Amino acid sequence: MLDDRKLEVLRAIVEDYVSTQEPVGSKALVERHNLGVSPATIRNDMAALEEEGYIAQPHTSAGRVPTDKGYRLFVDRLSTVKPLSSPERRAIQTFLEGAADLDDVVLRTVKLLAQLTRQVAVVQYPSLSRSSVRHVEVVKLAHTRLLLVLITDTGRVEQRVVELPGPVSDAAVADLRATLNAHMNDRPLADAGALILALPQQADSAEDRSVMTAVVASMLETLVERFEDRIVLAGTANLTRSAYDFPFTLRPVLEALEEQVTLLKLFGEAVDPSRVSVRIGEENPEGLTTTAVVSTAYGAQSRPLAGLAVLGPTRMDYPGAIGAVGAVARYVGQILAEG
Amino acid sequence: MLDDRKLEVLRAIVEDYVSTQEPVGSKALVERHNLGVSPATIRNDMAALEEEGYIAQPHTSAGRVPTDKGYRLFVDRLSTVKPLSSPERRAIQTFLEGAADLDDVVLRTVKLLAQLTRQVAVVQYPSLSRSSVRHVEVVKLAHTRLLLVLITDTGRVEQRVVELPGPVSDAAVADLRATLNAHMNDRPLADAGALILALPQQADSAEDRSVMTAVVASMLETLVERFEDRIVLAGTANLTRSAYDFPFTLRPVLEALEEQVTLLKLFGEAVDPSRVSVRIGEENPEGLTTTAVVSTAYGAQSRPLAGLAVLGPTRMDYPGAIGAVGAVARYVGQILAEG
DNA sequence: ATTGGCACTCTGCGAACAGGAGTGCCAAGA
DNA sequence: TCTTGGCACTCCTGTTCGCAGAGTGCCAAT
Repeated sequence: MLDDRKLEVLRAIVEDYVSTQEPVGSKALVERHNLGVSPATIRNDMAALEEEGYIAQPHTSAGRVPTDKGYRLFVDRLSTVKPLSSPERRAIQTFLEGAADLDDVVLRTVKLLAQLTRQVAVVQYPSLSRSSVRHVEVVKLAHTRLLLVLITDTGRVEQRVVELPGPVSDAAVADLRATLNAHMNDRPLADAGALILALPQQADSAEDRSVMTAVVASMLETLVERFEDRIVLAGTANLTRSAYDFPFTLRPVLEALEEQVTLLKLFGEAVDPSRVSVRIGEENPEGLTTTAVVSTAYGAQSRPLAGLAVLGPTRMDYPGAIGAVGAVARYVGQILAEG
Repeated sequence: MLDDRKLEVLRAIVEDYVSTQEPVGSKALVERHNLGVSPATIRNDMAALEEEGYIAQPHTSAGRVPTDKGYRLFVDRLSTVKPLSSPERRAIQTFLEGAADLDDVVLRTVKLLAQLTRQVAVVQYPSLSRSSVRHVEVVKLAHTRLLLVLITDTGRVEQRVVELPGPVSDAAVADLRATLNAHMNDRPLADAGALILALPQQADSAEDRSVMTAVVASMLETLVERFEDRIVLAGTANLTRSAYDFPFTLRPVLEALEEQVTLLKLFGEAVDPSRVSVRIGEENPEGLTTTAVVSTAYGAQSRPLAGLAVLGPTRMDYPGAIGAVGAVARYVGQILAEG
């Protein structure tokens, strides 16, 4: 049904449309790509492609525009990832290496992505539940108030003030701190709650201990849950570049970008750092159905840390975006592994 | 030059234009407000107002539109703050009181403001330098690595890992912790660096001590500096509502909203919680010259903590925005004072 | 299967035009 | 001196028309 030339035509249409942002006709197509056939032939091919739902015309006698299905085929079978230029690579590396700490790494990453792709970039903080514990600190602030500080192997530091139901002794706190560190080092944080509750209770201060461990366990869990979804955005101004059909399409996108819940869905499938996932149009959650999302995970292959994505109109430079997302994810993973 | 009726006319023009978003003419004006005179009279007044630069016509024989100068006069002399309805007040209070911690308070505040005013809301975290120290914790993570945790009276908790040039003893760390807490409690954080450096050196572990205090002091300072400017946004989607002249005006605004530096300027003058500042059009920093910013500080009168603002088109409901900004600032100040 | 030719359709643009809104000015009245 | 009705004028807005251009679909020829 779809011979090689038809696929070639589809590819040409996608490429031209992405670069010109205007419906592309048969004549322009043969001029810009040397397809070796006449416009009439191309027209036949285009009719077939339209029949199959890969392209559409905005109105009779305009050129053709790719459909979501067309982009999908293009991404899956007709395009090759566009590798970054080596100056670009160098720039990325030096830029990211200049980061002072985790906040800075994430901030630089998201700005970098937005600039490279000229789209909206979204980066998720390294997930707490997929990190493991490097150090736990328990500090007694007042008789019934503890400060809990958690440091992960990815460099995240989170803290929380804990109110206890009753007063505890200094000794009990010191004891708890020692036990926690002894048992939790290098354990994944996702298991933290269960792990703590299973800690052996000591006879001498059983009362204090049981209360404290219960409270601490629950706080750890809410901590992980609350900060699981930290997300940073950059490049929203780029949305105005594909602006000719705004503001009707812009509004829901801006709304979606403010909803943590929606943003988190962007990373839903992207759990494999070696694969870049592309979601196009209707494949996206509500509010983002006119956009395309190119996402992946970063971190070690065996232990992905979080997601990272680029969001733009479906009329997007997919090979470029996929290349940029992949490269940036690799570099960030590397930096975090070192730091 | 400007008698009472002319001022009244200006006020009517501003109000009508804000609600209809269309240039307002003399006839419509006498119909909607009972001014007790004929359209012709109003026309004379309008001519005078235009002469003085308070209003302008987009083109001959369209209605009039307020200029920046007109809005300025309106805000300064012609409007009274629109107090929130008592259900609104109750809603604000219960909503903010439900907040779990500082992050939550700030997040809820910004969303609330955006929703109340239907504009973009901007809230700054309580400034570290204007807060004072409630507790400092120093934890030894490794031989040459300390964790520094800072808790302020506004509930902010910040931390930082410090690399030391050489190893220190447990005793020296404990000693440092005790001294810091003894000397810094309730002192403003802005003075922290200087204060630490001025701490008396003890003879027994002079070596350790001098190194550590120097490092800790510098870390504290960078900590304060780095987090001074934490800012949260909400309601960017509201920008699309004033969309008829987009995307040309939208672009620079979105760009400005991503620049911390620009955002911080919004709070430049707003250091007095009892006053709400309004900046209109050209009075704003670059990129925001087509917008109006209504801002104030929150916190106690004697000790403002940070800024809070609403940003929208100059064609904005100023009385409503001023009322909302003032009320929200009051409630947030209250909540933080309690917590 | 490919191609050139051709008629057809639709958009985009500019001109021409009518309707309407709003103004400025003026002369008369309070 | 202030207010008012009347009136001519300007300019926007929407509509219609015609035309050029782009692009298509179909068909007959290769």
